[in-house]
Amino acid sequence: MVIDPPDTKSKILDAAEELFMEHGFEATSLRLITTAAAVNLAAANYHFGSKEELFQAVLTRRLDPMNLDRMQLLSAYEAASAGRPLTCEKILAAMFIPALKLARNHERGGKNFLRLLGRAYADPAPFIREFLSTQYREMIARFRAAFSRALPNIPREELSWRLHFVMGALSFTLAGADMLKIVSQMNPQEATNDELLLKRLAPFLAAGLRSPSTLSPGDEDVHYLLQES
Amino acid sequence: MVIDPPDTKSKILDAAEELFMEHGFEATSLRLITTAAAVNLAAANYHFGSKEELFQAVLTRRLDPMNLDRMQLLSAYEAASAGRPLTCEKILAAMFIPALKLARNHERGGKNFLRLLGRAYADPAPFIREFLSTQYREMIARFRAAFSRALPNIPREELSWRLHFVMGALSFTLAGADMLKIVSQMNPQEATNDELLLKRLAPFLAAGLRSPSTLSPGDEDVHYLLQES
DNA sequence: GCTCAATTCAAACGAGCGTTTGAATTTGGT
DNA sequence: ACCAAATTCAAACGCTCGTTTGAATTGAGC
Repeated sequence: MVIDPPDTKSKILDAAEELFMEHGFEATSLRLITTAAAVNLAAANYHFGSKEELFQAVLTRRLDPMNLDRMQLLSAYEAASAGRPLTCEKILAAMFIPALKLARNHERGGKNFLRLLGRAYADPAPFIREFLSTQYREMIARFRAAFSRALPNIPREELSWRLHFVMGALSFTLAGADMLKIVSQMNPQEATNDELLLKRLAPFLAAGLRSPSTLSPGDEDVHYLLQES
Repeated sequence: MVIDPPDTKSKILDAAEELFMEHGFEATSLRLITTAAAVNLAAANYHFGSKEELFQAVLTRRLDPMNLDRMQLLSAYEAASAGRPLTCEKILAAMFIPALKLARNHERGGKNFLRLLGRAYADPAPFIREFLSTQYREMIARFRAAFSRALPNIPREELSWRLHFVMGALSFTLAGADMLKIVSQMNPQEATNDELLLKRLAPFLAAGLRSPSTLSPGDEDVHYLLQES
């Protein structure tokens, strides 16, 4: 079996993924990308149209399969549960395992891509925000419904917030390995172990998700956060 | 009482804060900033030296007082507790209240600044990462010690992770108001209410912080996250 | 082996960037 | 009123950017 040489399009995508991840969208030039990919500068615009479309192509290439994986895994868990609601841990596993597969299985760029994705969440560029919004809408809806069944006592509005916190902690964690240097003098071997990282994150988030709603009806004005002394 | 007109330096800082927040560091030009501030282009380099130093000045102006507030508030809580360890909620309050004060009290740019800060956490530029690292080191150390006393049963390594998750969820939440559009069709009036947002985030995080350590000694290989079906 | 479409290539375009310069102007101390 | 320092200003410098152009090269179908 011979492996045919990667075509120009793939070479550009691979180089762009790595460089976007390292420097961000604005700070990465097409000249840097095409030089790293060893292709002509004009090839980027020829194959992708523009820098923005190239960036979206980089995201789509891995994001679409990952979110499909997540929804299929969630469906599999639900089918196996015989109608009983899933545990939060199980739902979180359906979110995390496809991300881990992406981080470990892809021969090149897998882990880098998760960092790129996490950073894209915080990017203010409108075309990035709109792109992610449409890419994620369906998956988020499926998982919100699953969490809603798992946590029937949490009001749906509060559940939306908690799902937002989950997505935030997950993407921030995947994106911000460097942040660990700020928070702690972490064991560097452990800091780069994404599997162990998510094993610590999932129970943390599950406990938060299950915590009793502090703003349930008739309890509107608990002020424990802002009370003084 | 007359209010003297803002000097050039302040005008640049104000305009830079707003524009950096809206477009990010790379996508904001000095020409945009100085035009918005109605000052000469060269004034930015004259007063701040370079674009990077201007960005750091924008962050420092509000970050230093906020982190000082946080540490003083934590000290006040500890002094009032008569030696007993603080609750997680109390420690989180010491982190969140100064951020809320910043979001509400500053006549202009307060809320914008928190979004700018949250985005800076995810920025890959080395000069931003080093700057934040030194700005936060002392405050993080103080709060880690407080959490360590509040949660004596959590191994210190796991506590470092959980503190990382807390910082991540907080900064992501403050930065990503737009992200709510992805996660849910949120009540827009509520989505912009930072106080209510943090009232929901703090209990969520406190529950996660208190959850029993899943990787305590002798329990090294719980595989519930990655187990199949 | 010719054809025609797809692709690659070197070169250039116009624009915007951060920064520097040196003169003009303002400011504050004496 | 004068001088020296601080500040503002218009203009330019050198560079990099994303994109376009039009010719050269490739490769599959007939």
